[in-house]
Amino acid sequence: MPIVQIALPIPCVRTFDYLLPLGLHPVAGARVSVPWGNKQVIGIITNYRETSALPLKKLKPINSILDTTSLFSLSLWRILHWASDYYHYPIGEVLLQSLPVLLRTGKPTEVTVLEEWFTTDKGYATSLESLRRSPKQQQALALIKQRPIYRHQISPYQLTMSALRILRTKGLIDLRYQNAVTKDWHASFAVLSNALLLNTEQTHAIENIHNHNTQFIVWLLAGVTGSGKTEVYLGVLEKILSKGKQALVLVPEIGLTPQAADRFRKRFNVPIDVLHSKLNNNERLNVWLRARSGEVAIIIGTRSALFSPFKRLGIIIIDEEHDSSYKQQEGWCYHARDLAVLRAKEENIPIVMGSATPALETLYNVQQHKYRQLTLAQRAGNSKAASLSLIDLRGLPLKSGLSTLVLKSIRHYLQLGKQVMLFLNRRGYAAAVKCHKCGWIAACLRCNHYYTFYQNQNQLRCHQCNSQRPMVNCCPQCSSMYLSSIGVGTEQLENQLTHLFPKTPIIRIDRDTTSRKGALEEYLMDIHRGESRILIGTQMLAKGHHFPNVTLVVLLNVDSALFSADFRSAERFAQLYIQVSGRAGRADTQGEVLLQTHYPEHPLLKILLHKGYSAFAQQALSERNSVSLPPYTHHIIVRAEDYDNQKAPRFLQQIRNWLEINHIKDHSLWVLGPTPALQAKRGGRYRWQLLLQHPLRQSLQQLARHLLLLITSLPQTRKIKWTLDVDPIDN
DNA sequence: AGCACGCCGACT
DNA sequence: GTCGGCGTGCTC
Repeated sequence: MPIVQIALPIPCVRTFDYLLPLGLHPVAGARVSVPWGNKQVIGIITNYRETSALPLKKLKPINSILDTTSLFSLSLWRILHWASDYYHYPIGEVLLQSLPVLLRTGKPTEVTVLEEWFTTDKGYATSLESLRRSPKQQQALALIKQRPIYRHQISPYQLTMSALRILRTKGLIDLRYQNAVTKDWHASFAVLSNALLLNTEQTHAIENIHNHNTQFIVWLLAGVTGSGKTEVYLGVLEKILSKGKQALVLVPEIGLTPQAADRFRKRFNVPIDVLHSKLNNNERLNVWLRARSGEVAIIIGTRSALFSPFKRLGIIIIDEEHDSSYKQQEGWCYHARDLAVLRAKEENIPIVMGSATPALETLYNVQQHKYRQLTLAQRAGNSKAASLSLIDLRGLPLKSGLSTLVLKSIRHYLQLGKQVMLFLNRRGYAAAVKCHKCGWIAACLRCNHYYTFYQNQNQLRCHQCNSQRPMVNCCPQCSSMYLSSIGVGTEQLENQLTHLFPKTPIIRIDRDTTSRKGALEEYLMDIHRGESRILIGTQMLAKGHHFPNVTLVVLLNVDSALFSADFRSAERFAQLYIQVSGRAGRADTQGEVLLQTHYPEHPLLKILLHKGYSAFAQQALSERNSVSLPPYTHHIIVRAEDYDNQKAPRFLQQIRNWLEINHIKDHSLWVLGPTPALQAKRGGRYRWQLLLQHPLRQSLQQLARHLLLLITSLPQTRKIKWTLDVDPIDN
């Protein structure tokens, strides 16, 4: 009797054997519906064989096979199996998590009938001006007049069904259904707008990549801010698309995907889909299907877009490759950048990783000759690099965290009609509230985390669990009314600047002011129009935005980044600094960057400022080497959470004891912990971790496999929540 | 992960 | 006497 092995989405590494009823044709990679306990679940066929290790009468027959072909290309199949092994995550979970939710729940993959909205004759005859009172409809009609749009494009274009319905009842647009005949975009491929004039570095980069078009090579495109990396991407894409091959563009989790897509759409007349967290399940499935049929030419998406089933993938581009959002932080802790390299290898295609501030791991791989570096050192146009100065805060009086020197500069640039940008990595009014008399500090009991004070709402908020409560009037410990705040946040900065520059429009961009949908986009538009003159923001403001009129950039609290428990914080600070200083003085004027610090002599700060990022990176790498930190060694973290602050550390201690008994001879193994996690308490759970470090990846992997067996056999495991993080990025 | 089974305390 | 607490073990 034939047996099929099925991977099921349960936290169990094994696969399960089922009987194959006559007349069913198994294909590895197809979905099946199988009985599981007393219900039905969807699984994936991984294998087909004649015998089972279990007695036949213990096996149940599968219910049905949902697909006639595999849902996974050979390369994806191999990558996902590799990832399951490398990240020590169950194969069933990996396979199913890589699929759109609707496929996970059993929806058929038959290409659905496409809903297409198009403009009627009456619609063409109607002027947009006549819809001036209903902007949503106006926007929709304007778009659909240019080209018909499909259902899955509605939300990426920020249209609403209600607007479309009204336009339809007005007879201006209509809906038609099409059987999805795969449209051949290749035949009509055209470049719509001319490339900007390329400099020699850009041309050189494009040619290099182009000359090795059909083989696996990892390119690091190290381009200083403003050097025109996107132009290189476009140049490379043109050659790939003209051969009829598809492209995958990965971007970090920023609300900027539409803007990126626009730039690509303006250049090429090919179908381009975006894939990000705001899409609904139907839209996701549609993009998946269009990738598989070859109907879409380019997919621009975040982390999980990596698993799109391209029919003929020609290239992978990873923008801002150093960005930490490529690493999944929970459950299956994969790194999309690393898996993308693997995918390119399996597909035998080039992969281009772009960044102004490459990750140290990536630079290390260049040193090891695994990756090839292309450098764009020139800034496009004539823009000059910003000038920078450190402001030594020692002994200086501060107004809400601002030194008088900074205030003077702000005034100067405002008078010149420029925009000014201030970075402060802390939202809210004040970092904490304390009692001046007895020293009590307001803290969230759930998280053991200081409350941030919000003056505008007169509230205390916990940034870890998002809980909030009214501000207290007096100290609950000593009843003193003398409460004072510690640490300046963006809200306070805004208040202070409003007070100091009453006639200057100020805009604040952080998670609090941009939580409303579309708010960030509105604010960015506002900044571009030049209406706001002082821009205050957290890192959010730094990510990928270009503001040509910003001439002064101020980093207000540099010190918190220099003295952190995380060995990666200096790298992150350097990346932020380069990113924001690149924003200053884009166009014709030279920009200025000011950094406030109490430690102007800090060696990494000095090398970064005087010699630039790549010197900083070399220095940081050699420091990592001398103290045996990644990328010279490898890390795996076992994380555990409990509710009583006892079980998790005890569980980890047990693992440590086991390691000490069983791996005592391995002197290269370094075990640290159990230690409380960086966020020691979250949502009522105490979080602990155990760090394993080893110079040999192979040995560490072998050890992790043994560890997994131990963990699954320990009885305490059930009482806690645990995860294994391979190559963690936050220690 | 779910979901059963099973063995102990506080209730009508 | 039972209802339900969650500790343990299995799911092909």
